[in-house]
Formats: sequence, structure tokens, C-alpha cells
Amino acid sequence: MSGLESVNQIDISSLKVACKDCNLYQLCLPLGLENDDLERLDSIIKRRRPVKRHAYLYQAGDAMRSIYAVRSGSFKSFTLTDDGTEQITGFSLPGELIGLDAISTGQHISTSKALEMSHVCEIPFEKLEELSSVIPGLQRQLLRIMSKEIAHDQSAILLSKKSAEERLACFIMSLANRFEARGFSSREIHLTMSRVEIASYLGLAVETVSRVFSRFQQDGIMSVNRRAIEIKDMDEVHNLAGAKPSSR
Amino acid sequence: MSGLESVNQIDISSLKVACKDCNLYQLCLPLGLENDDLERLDSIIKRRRPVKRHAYLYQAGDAMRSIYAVRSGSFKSFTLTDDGTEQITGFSLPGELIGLDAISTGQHISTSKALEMSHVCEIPFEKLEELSSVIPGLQRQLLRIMSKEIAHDQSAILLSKKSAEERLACFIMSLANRFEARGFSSREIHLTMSRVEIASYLGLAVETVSRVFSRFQQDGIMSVNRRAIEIKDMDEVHNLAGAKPSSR
DNA sequence: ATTATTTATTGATATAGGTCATTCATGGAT
DNA sequence: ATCCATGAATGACCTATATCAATAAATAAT
Repeated sequence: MSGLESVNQIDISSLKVACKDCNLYQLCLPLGLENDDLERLDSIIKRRRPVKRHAYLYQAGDAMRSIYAVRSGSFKSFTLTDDGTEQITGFSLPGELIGLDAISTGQHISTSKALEMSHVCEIPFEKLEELSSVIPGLQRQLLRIMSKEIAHDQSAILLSKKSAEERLACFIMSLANRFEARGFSSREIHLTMSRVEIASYLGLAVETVSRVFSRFQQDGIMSVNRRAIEIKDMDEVHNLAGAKPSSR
Repeated sequence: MSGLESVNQIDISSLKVACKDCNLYQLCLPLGLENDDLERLDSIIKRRRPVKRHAYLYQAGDAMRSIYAVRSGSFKSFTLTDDGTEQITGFSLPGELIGLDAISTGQHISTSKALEMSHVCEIPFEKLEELSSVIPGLQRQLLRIMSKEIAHDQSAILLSKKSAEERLACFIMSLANRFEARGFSSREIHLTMSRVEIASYLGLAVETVSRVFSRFQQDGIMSVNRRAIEIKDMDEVHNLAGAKPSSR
């Protein structure tokens, strides 16, 4: 297979899938839309483009013109400290929208970077706003998605009150749930992010993340082989994740 | 002044202020709306009601029918652990909307409780949704407010990566900024929440919050007298808040 | 294939912040 | 005015997790 053919294949696979044929339909923005409405939404989606591993979707400070729906792959969102350290605020999976935090200021406040070869649908925000005032179902779904993001972020705020074990269990649990909703196994998880990235997101040291993974494995809760996780005792992960920090 | 008159007064002060006469106009939902549109929004706001100190606006599990705009006073949002400990996820000041996290599920996932005698405007969500598909400016503003909430929550996620001093500085800084936007002093702050509540929000022990406040006072950064804070060195608070956790 | 580089694990030690205990202040109730 | 209950501050001590250091395993580069 030549390089050129390969490029064509990518174009085909990434450009030709309309919302109505997308398997993420019921997780993504088009949920609830039918026929005409769906096609109108489809028509404003400027292009479905591939994003290479480690490529930026946008950077903090960029003007926000579009939001993005992840079609395949995964992304991390982060800000940088003065000394250049990444502060990861979240990970995005297929069907999730990226860039919603920038609507209010019109400028991206965080940077979004692909963790692996990924594809996104670019949705020009101005057109989306216009369209959603004409299509009630679209407005509805946009509000619901944003509300879900708020709810998710608030549960992430609770992380700062939890122990290292609880944090990691919450993280794995969240991934398992999200994978399951996407039709993947919730037991076997392939992590696309490094230990450093997990640690940054959870507010822990890398070494602590490693150690807690090892402990989980020793306790038979999950098997851990670098980025391949297999959850053996889902109930226990659930318990650990749900277990709230001790009170006095 | 008799009790009855007092009640009437409350009714007058809380019921008679239309959005167009509200001093929170430019911070709240009506921003950008004019004349007719503004009055239409005003007409769906079911009632402006007083909420006594320690009274609930809603509780986790309640069906979400309305969202609320704080007119005066302040609120805390929290969930409970198994053992009944409050996990505070945020505080709400005048002009801010409460309940946005419940749109996605239609059920409140957290409880909202007044920290002091407060007033809210109750906005039936169904009607708001209808109205915002007719009034583009309203849709716009609703999206902007939700986006701002997402951005704010994401900055709160960063707390779990910070030291106790940084967390408290961030907290004070956020309050100062929000008060300033509301036309209050950003230097002299009256905290309406207890040390326990601050500690819960920041994921620290009460004692740590006390100690850090004392340290801030010793260092001449602020004067602290129970709930009365006076910021002496705003730059230093800013530095501490902005100072990102050390990297290796 | 071989070497270099990144990523992950594990151990030893240090420390920030938690926990327990006591005292002091404050504001509401009697 | 006095008492009581609650909230806040401070000290002594301990523990969870960070930091430093070394090694191993897995990719990437030559």
C-alpha cells in the first residue's frame, strides 16, 4: 500500500461519515434530531479532520471559532504553569465535545492535544448557535451536553478531597463507564495517557500512581500491565471510587 | 414595626424588582436583552422568593424544574458522603445561576443551601428553554453563562494540584474578583461561610485553613478577624494564587 | 540488531498537612 | 448579665504522599 493510497483512505474514512451514519450519534450533539434537522446540522460541520498523535487541536489563547466533537481517538486538555508543567484538566473520548469552556470569553483558556491518532468533527460555533435557535432539539441537546460537562467537572472537584486510592479508582471508574456507554468493554481498558498525565490530572505524583496501580494489582482488584488494565473486581473499584473521604 | 409589615416589606423588596431595574442586570441572564425581550424573560420568572439562612433551595435527588438566579445573599452547593459529611462543590454569589448541573439528568445531583438570608429569582427551565429558542440573545447568554461555569469548575479542578496556601489564596482571589464585578470592595471581604465550609471546598482540614489564615496575617498579606478579611497585599495574594505547584 | 531514550516501577527518606486535644472567642438563649 | 453552644485558633504528634534515587522494561533511533 503506497503512502498516497493511505492518505486517501484516511480522507474517505474521515470525511464520508455523516452524522446519521455515525455510531456516536446517540452520545453526541445530534441526539434527538431527525431527517432534515440532522442534515442541516451535518451541513454546517465544516470538515472532519484527522489529528495526529501529539498534535494540537487548539492552544490556550487561540480565538474560539469552533467546538470539536471527538470522532475517534482521545485528547487531553491542559494549561501550563509558569515553569512549563502541564496541568491536565480532563480527557476527552469519542462522542464528547471539546472547547465548551471557551464560549464565554471567545478565547480558549486551555490547550487540547491528541493522545493518539484521532479524528474530530469541527463545528463552527457561530453557525451552531444560529442553527440551535431554529432547531429546538439541537438547543436542547447542546444545553444538556454542557450541563453534563458541568456535572462531570463538579465531580472532578471532589477529587481534591479524596485519597490517592480513591482518586485512581474514580478515574478508572469514569473511564470504564464512558467506554461502556460507547459500546466498548468496561473491563478491559487500554489507557491512551501516560502515568505522568494521569498523575497530573489526579493531582498526585507519578510514583504514587504507579504504587497505587501496583497495590490494586496485588489486591486482585485489577491486572495492570503498563497501559493495559483489566478490571477483575468491578464492585471493589466501585466501592473505592464511591467511598467518600473519612470524616471525623 | 410589626411582623406583618415586615413580611410585606420583604415581599415588596423581593417581588417588585424587575430585571430591567435589577442592579445585577449586566451579570445575570438578561445581559444583552432589551425592552420586549427583557419583559418576556421577566414574565416567566415565576416568583422572587426569600430563602432563610440554612434553608434549602433544593436537595440532591429533587426533580429539576427551575434554575435559580441569586438576587442577594449566598449559597453553598454540596453532596453528602455515606457518613453524612458535606462535600462542598461551590459557592454562589448574587447574579450567579444555581442548578445548571441538573439540566442533563433532570434531577439535582447536589444540594443547595443558603449561607445567609438570601433572595433568588426562580426561572422555570422549560419556559426558559422555549423562550431562548425565540430570543437569540437569551440563548447566547445562557450558553455563555454555562460556559463560564465550566471554565470556573475547571479552574477549581486545578486546586487538587496545589498546596494549602495556594488553595486558600485562589479561594480568596476568586471571591475578591467576584465581589469586585458586583461593585463591592475587593479588599474588604466578609465571608459568609465557615472555616469548615471553606476547608470542605478546598479539600483541606479546618485546622489547616485556620493556620494558613494566621500565616497570611503574620506575613502581612491580609488581616483576618474571624469572617472579616482585609486584603493588604493584593499582588501577593495574586502571586500565591497564580503560583503553580512546583514541578520537578 | 544495537543503542539510546522515554516510561514505568520500586525503595528509602522527608515533609506537608491531617488528626487529636485544648483553649479562646463569640453570639444567641435563658 | 450569665450561661451555653458553636466556631476559630493553636500546639503536639502522626501518617499519607511527595521527593530523591536507582533500576527495569519498552519504544524509538541509528
